[in-house]
Order: sequence, then C-alpha cells, then structure tokens
Amino acid sequence: MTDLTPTSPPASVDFIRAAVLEDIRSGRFGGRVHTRFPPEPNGYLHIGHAKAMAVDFGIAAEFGGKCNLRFDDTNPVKEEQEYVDAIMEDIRWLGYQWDGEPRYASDYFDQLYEWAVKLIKKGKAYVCDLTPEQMREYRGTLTQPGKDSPYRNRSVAENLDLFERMRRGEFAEGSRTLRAKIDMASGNINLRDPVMYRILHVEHHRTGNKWCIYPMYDFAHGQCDSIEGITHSLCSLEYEDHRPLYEWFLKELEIYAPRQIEFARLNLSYTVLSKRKLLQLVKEGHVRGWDDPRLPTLRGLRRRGYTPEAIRDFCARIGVAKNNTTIELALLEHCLREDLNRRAPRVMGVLRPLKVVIENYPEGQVEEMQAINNPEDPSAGTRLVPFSRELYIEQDDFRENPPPKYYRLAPGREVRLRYAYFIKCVGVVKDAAGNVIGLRCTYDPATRGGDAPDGRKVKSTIHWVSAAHALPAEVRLYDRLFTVPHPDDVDDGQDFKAYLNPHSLEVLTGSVVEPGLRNAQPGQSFQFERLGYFCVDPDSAGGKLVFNRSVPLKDSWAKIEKAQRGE
RNA sequence: UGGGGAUUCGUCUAGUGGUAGGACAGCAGACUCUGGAUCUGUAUGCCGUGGUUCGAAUCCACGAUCCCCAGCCA
Repeated sequence: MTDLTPTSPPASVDFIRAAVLEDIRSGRFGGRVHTRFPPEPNGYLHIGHAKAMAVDFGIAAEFGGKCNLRFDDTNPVKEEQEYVDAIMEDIRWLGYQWDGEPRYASDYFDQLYEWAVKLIKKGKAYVCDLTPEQMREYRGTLTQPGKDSPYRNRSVAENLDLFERMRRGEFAEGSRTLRAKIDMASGNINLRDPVMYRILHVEHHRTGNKWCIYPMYDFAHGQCDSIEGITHSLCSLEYEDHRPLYEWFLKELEIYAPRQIEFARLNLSYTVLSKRKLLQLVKEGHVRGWDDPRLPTLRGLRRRGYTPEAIRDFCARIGVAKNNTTIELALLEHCLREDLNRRAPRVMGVLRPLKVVIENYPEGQVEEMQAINNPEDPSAGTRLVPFSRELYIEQDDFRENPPPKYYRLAPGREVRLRYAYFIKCVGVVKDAAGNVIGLRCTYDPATRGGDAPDGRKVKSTIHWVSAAHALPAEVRLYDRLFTVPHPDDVDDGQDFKAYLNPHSLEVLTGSVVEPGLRNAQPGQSFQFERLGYFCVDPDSAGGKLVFNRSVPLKDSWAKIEKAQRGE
C-alpha cells in the first residue's frame, strides 16, 4: 500500500522531559528515573500542588520510573499529622500513586545528625552563638558582603562538644546554631554560612521528644533525595539559588547527587495560591473552611464538583516552563466542562421558579415524558419525567417586553418545553406591586414529545419541572473569589482582601429539580440543562437537597445581552 | 560592577538557522428539541537596537523590563 501517511511529528517535550530523556540516553543514572513529591505537612494541597504532582508523578510514570511521596517535616513548630493525612487523601483522590510507603525527612534525622558531625570533623561546620539579630547583621545585605562570625574558628573538638550538648538539650532555644563554613562574601546569600541545625524544644509529630535540634530544610532536602536515590529533583524556581548549596553539602559529604531542575509554579487568575493567604481567608472567615468550593484547594475544588480528570487535563495543558505565568481561570473551567459534558447525566432543574398554568391541559392528568440522559453518551439511556398542568419554568426564560434576539417566552409567543409540548403564553399574572408572579399558557396537544406535525418551528426550547412533582432544593452559585485577575498585585499598603468578590456566593433556597433526583448522592454531578454543571453537596441530608454549581454552561444569550447593554 | 532566573498572539505553550503552529479566551457563521455540545472561518505575537548570514524567534553584542534571594520557614 502507499505509505504516504506522514510520520507524526515528534510530540514536543518540555525542557524537563528533554533533560530526563537526555539523561536516559547518556546513561547518567543508569537509565533510571526516580522523582519525588515533597510537600510540607503544614497546610492543605491546592491546584498549584496538582501541577507539581503532574510533573513529579507524571514524568516518573511516563518514563517507567518511580515517584516517592516524602513529607518535608523538618519544622515541628508548623507541621501536624492532620495535614499528613489530608495530603495523602488528596493525592489519592487526584489519582496518583507513590512508590512504596510514604517517606518523611524525619526518618533520616539520625543520618542527618551523623552527617553534620562529619562536616564538623572536616572543619566545614561550626557552632555559632550569634543571636538571630546579630546573625542578620553579620550576613550583610544583597549588595554588601557579610563578615565572619567570631565563632567561626572554634576548634573541631569544641564544635563537636557543643553540637553534642545542643542535641542533649543543654542550651536554650535559639541560643546556638550549627552553621556550614562556606563563604560570608558570596554573592549568593545562601552560601554565607547557612544554618544547618537550630535548637527547638518542641515535640515533633513523628519523632516526639527524641530531638530538640532540628535540621534546616536546606540541610535536609538534598540529602533526603540522595538517600532515596532520586534521579531528578524537580522543584520550583525559588530553589534555583539553593542548588549550589545542596551541591556543596553533597560534595562535602561525598554522597550521591541527584539532578535538580527548577520550574515555575502555577498562578491562577482571580484567586490566590499562597498558603499564607489561603490560611488567612479560612481563619478570618472569608470562606467557610478549607473545603469551601470557592477555594483553589483540592478539597475545595472537589466539593465544587471538579473531577480529578479535569484537573489532570488542566495540568497537562498548561505545560511546564520557567516563565512566571498566570493561567486564566477560563482554561480550568473549560477542562471541567469538557469532562462533564462527556459524563454528566442531564437533568432539569429550575433555579428561580416562575409558575406556569396550562389552561387547556386537563386537571389532574399526569404524563410521563421520555428524556435523554446524555446526548453525548447513548449508553446512558433515557428516563421518564412527569408532566402536568402546573409547572415551573425559569424566571429568566420569560420577558414581558422581550429585547431583540430574545427567543424565549413572552406574551403571545410560543416555545417548546423540552421533551414535552409547545406552549404559548396567553396571560401574565402579577402581584400588587406589578411583579410577574405567574403565567397563563396554552399547549398544543399535537406537539407531544416536542415536534409539531405541521412542521412549524419554535425559536427556543426551555426547561421545566412539574410543580406537583418538584423536589425542593437549595442551590449555591459560585463566582470568582476575587474581582481582579491578579489579587496578588496589590498597591503598597493595600490588602489583597480588598479585592474579595462580595458576590462570590449566592444561595438560592427556592429552587426545584425533577423528581428523579430524589436519591442523588453527595459528590454526584449533573448537568442542569441549559444552566450548567451542578454537584450534590455533602450538606444534603435527610431528603434535603443541596447543589453546588460547579461551572455554568457557556451562555451565548448572556453575551448578546451584555453587548446590548453596551458591554 | 551583589547573585540567580525569565521575556513568542489577550492568556498559556511549541518552534533549537529555512513559510511563526496549537490550546484557551475573542469575533463571525453553520447546525441544533440544551442560545449546550459539535463544526467551519477569522483577527491578534517573536522585548528593543545593532551585528553575523542568501536567510535569525533561534547565533553574537549592547540595552530594557519582570521575577526570586538578606528566616534559627519550606
């Protein structure tokens, strides 16, 4: 046969994968690929961590390698078991699997201590008695070199003795540190005799009271990677400056060295992704907790109705590079819609009900209309939806004075009720204040199922719920948490919270949904036709249904209307 | 004359000396029992200035802008 099929161009790889490929080809690590995901258990995971996981776990999987989970628990002041558990739960939910048992930097405290002693013996580390304030003064500034600590030239014997006594708890917290002896004049401040160990009379969530001195992250991370045989130590940009320090430790310790490669963290528009700010939003009550559906935390996204598939797809699409970037929230939303469009069962729900009485429909009659569960998935089948004389439709689907291009119901107009009949509006019911509180309509019995035998067309199809069969529901509508795309970019003296969106949550208590949803379970997602994707909130209990709007459907009428209002 | 990074459509991202491509967002159409989905079409970009070259986003030089670092946090 003619073999004119063009060979598909080599899928482009990002700079990290290119480096890994190069190392595999050169045999630098014997062809191995072993990464690690190293969270600090001092907070909950968010979408930014999802990107890191996509890189760490993703690359390992693609190259037939392994990825460890290692908790960087070197600071007992901030870390807790609760976070360890929550982090593991979130990783599993996202669909990633770490190699073997979870690891902890604290597993290696004994080894790290021995290595510290080794550096002391080599004359490469010393115990320093400078106070934190003094140490800052001695460190110099960004443009001026630091100066040597007066304790820098203590004898090896004295350092050994002092360090041992630090370990035994003879000294007060903060009174001494163990420092690497490198170069107080280095342009890289990380090399100006960095602290390796500090005294902390604090109980550790895993090692209890065994230690009262704890290694700094910088003295732990590279060695942990070394111990675990990590080949590619993938981390964020701010550690680029630390790489020379890690390499110094590894070289002086004469142990295996992984290759560290740095990439840019994720930023997302209209939200914040710093642990500090997230913590502030939760602590100060701007949101309802770590799993508030407005938060970019994995727990928040999960409760909002985001699927692991959508999040992983998002991570794949944004790529990996070294630029500082902010991804548009619209891309994340697109990924969710794309996933749910394929999988979510369709259902009819009316958010803001408007009562409709069909005058010529027999009182007491109920018909079961056949509805398609998912047009994207024929195997999802059909269901029966009850229809009767009194219905609810969406308030937004009726206008007494319809603007141009408005295709829905209006006095005298005919529309189709999805999967049911054509109806025509013949009357408007108002309250004393003149508000529309109901409609009088007539239906055409010949249009049952939604098609007119005479071939006449109708401009639009609207959703509905039979009043007598309607299930009451609470619906929570979410909008972006902040009003500006870059809440981090605040003017001096301004607080990022000044940009919190006061309308990020709107609770609708009078919504109704079709009766088939009676046994919907928390976490299940549905498409409310014409409106968006909604998932059942865990607050649903004892027959009370609560839905979260995960993301609205694209709404081209909303665009037209917005344009009509003059942008 | 501190050190380290970065700069390609609005937003991300490919491109590694040979026609700047993709995605999302935008706009315009088609189709439609979801104004959904889908499908078409379309506009917008190489930080700047020089240089090398037949040819530069890509190589060189100079400059500009942005990000990170002065925790006994990670």
